[in-house]
Amino acid sequence: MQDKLFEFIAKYIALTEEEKNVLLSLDIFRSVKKGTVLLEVGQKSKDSYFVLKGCIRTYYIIDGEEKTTGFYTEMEALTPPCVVHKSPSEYSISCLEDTILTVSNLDMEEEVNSKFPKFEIMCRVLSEELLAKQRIDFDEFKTSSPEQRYLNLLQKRPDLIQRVPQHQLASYLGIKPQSLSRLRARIMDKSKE
Amino acid sequence: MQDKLFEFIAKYIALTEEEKNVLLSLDIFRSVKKGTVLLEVGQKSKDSYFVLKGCIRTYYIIDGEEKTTGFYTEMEALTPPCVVHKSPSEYSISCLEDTILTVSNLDMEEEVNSKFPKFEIMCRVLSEELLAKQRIDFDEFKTSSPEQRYLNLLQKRPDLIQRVPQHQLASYLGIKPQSLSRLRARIMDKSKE
DNA sequence: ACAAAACGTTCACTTAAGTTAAAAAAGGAA
DNA sequence: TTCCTTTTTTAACTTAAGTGAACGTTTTGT
Repeated sequence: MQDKLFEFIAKYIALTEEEKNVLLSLDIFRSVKKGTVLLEVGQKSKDSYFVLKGCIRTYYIIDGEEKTTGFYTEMEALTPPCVVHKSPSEYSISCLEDTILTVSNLDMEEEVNSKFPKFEIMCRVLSEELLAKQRIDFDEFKTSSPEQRYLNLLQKRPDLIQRVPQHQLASYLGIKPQSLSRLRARIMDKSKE
Repeated sequence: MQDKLFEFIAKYIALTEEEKNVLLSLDIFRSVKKGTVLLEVGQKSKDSYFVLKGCIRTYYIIDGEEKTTGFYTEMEALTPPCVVHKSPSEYSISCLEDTILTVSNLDMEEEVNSKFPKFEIMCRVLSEELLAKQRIDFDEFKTSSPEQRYLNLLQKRPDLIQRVPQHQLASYLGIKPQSLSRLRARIMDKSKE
């Protein structure tokens, strides 16, 4: 499972065995049960996550309702905004499935970054990539209808539609569960004709 | 005007006079007329922008229609996704007003970053901040209605509503110009009662 | 295994956005 | 200024999402 992390890092920088050992010595691997809450609204936290296996989701509580806005699955990284802004979290994070992930602390990261400039570079490149990717996602969201967004998701992340409850998918698509249900029925009808 | 750039940088790192001079020697300041197209759909580019005065916008052409997805004003930075992905641009960028900005090249940035590790750190921190901010923006967009989004914009960026044409604001809010017009009338009615 | 809770779908109804078209208003060029 | 173009608003109509409620199904905890 550790190899998955190194495989990910290898896309950005080359690590020596020694450097790998430094990382391993930090003891960042965690195995968490489905339903575990990793971060709660209002909490302060310095932890970032990298999912090795399973799925975690970010969600807000608005008018007493959960609004899921993000899913992170295999080989995806998440640094919550509250870590960057050093402020109480606006959302919660919980595990949708039994999940294996790394949990790394901000202080720990800064130490590694200053010790190994390579890491600093990797972090910059990674954030730039994520920023660009998220920009495109946001733009696609803005310029399309709920139905197009669903069809788009079906193309890009078909796994999500299988592994995620419909009502969570709905808020991820910016609509109500009933609308998603109706929209799916509508698509079925169309493809039948 | 150069001081505005240094003022921005000072929020992240401390620059010596010598370092400032290195930056100035790169000749990155540009003054561009309203309407100028900085980047065209399909083009490859390595340029990033930092707006000192004025406003630029990013827009897609979908079914022959312009869809504006972003506005960048004073003290805001933009690195187009195409620069990060080294691929043809999916959107165009043009100047909404006469604008003064810096234009910096990717190669130039990498050279500065490797020469001054400080810059590397600034770039990392800046991308992380922008990523977190954009994440929050995206989540707010997903979890609110067009009307709420408009009212939200009125709070957060009242200047945009003044300086930007309505039909461009509409696509920025994910709706049609007619809907924005109607929505505004609706809000007026409500506040009159 | 059972009861309770959560989930997904359907329905009728309401509300708001999309569409098409036309008119009014604003802006720019000669 | 006048003319032309672009932008904004208004209106009537269509389509789809929001809402509240019911109902069957699945999941969960005991």
